[in-house]
Amino acid sequence: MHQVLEQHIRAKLGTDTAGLEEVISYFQPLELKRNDYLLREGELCRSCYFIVNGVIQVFTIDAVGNETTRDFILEEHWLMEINSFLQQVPSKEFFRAAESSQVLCISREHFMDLSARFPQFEKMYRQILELSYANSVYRINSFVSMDALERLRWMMDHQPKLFTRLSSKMIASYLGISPETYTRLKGKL
Amino acid sequence: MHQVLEQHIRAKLGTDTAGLEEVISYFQPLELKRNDYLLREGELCRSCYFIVNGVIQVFTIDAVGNETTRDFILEEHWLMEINSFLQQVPSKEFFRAAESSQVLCISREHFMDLSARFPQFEKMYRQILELSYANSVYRINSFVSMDALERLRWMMDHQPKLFTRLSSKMIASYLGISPETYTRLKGKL
DNA sequence: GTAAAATCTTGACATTTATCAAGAGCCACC
DNA sequence: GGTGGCTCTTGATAAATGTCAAGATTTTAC
Repeated sequence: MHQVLEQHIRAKLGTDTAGLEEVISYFQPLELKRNDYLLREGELCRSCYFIVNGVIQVFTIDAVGNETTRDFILEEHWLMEINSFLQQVPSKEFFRAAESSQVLCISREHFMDLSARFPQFEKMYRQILELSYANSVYRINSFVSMDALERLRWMMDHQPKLFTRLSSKMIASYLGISPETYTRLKGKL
Repeated sequence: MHQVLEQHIRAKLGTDTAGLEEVISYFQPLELKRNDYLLREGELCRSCYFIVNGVIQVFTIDAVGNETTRDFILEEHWLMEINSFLQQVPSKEFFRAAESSQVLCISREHFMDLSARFPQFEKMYRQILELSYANSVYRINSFVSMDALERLRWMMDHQPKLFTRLSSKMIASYLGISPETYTRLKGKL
């Protein structure tokens, strides 16, 4: 697992990777089965996660029990509940494996320590934030302005991999529609 | 104007503000009248903006001409079209003054240079990203899971200032609903 | 391998929201 | 201080989406 992370970091940072061995040594491997949770609403997000393989569903549950998916995090991507992680306030989100997944996790304490000690690690963190923020902006703009069918087409254009790996129910919850509406939209494509 | 920025940066970074004078010197003041544009769709976002006072509307226009507002940026907040700024690809968003506004702007080149030379400036940039990302996460979660009335209540709880400064039309475009629906929802509060 | 459980689909109907149209109020500009 | 153009509201209607229920299909668990 750690090799995948090393490759990933080298690809992001290029040649200047002093301290990479130490950085990587702080990441603990986790094996998740489908439906295992990494984080639940109300808990503190105490770790930052790197997905080696698998998919993690990031979702909330509202007052009447409906699940809404903010994002699916695929392999070679990073995951945290930013507000809970930074402020150490209770998480509003759940993180759950949508497939059996391998994950590397680093504690908040080690993460902060590495950020302070290795400028390259901080730079990588900044790149993760930039990417996550840019993706969020896309998601807001597409979601707010489009109707359900347009959102489905947007997802097919931008995230086609998800359709082969996730249940219809999960895709519907990502699109913000009921499973029934999703079934009907598929007929209109 | 520059004093406001200086105060803002000191509040964010604390005592370690070596180079602050030089950092601030790269910011150019801009005076905007209502409906002046800072950025239009298709242009490159060549600057990062700090709002000294006023409100900037961040919005997109879809194929049939509907405006959808992603965010309103108030005084003492930062603004950029992250994807266009970082990748130098055409912006998908418009930035337009919703009131007459005072803005400080720094070019991408100076911004990158300061980030590389002053760790504290990079740290502040990272904080801006963290905050922007965290806000986006909230917006996605609230928007995808809530109906229009719930979104209105959410906005009243989290952004009450906006109601006193913006037209109904703009608030409707932030909520992702038509002005008519917004009028009707107000009657249900 | 089979039973139980979950998911997916389809239909009927209810609710939410958009669209179109018209009139009232408000503001900007000359 | 009009006048023309916005914005805001209200009503009527249409379109989109949700909810509930039932049956078909697939997956899971033993």
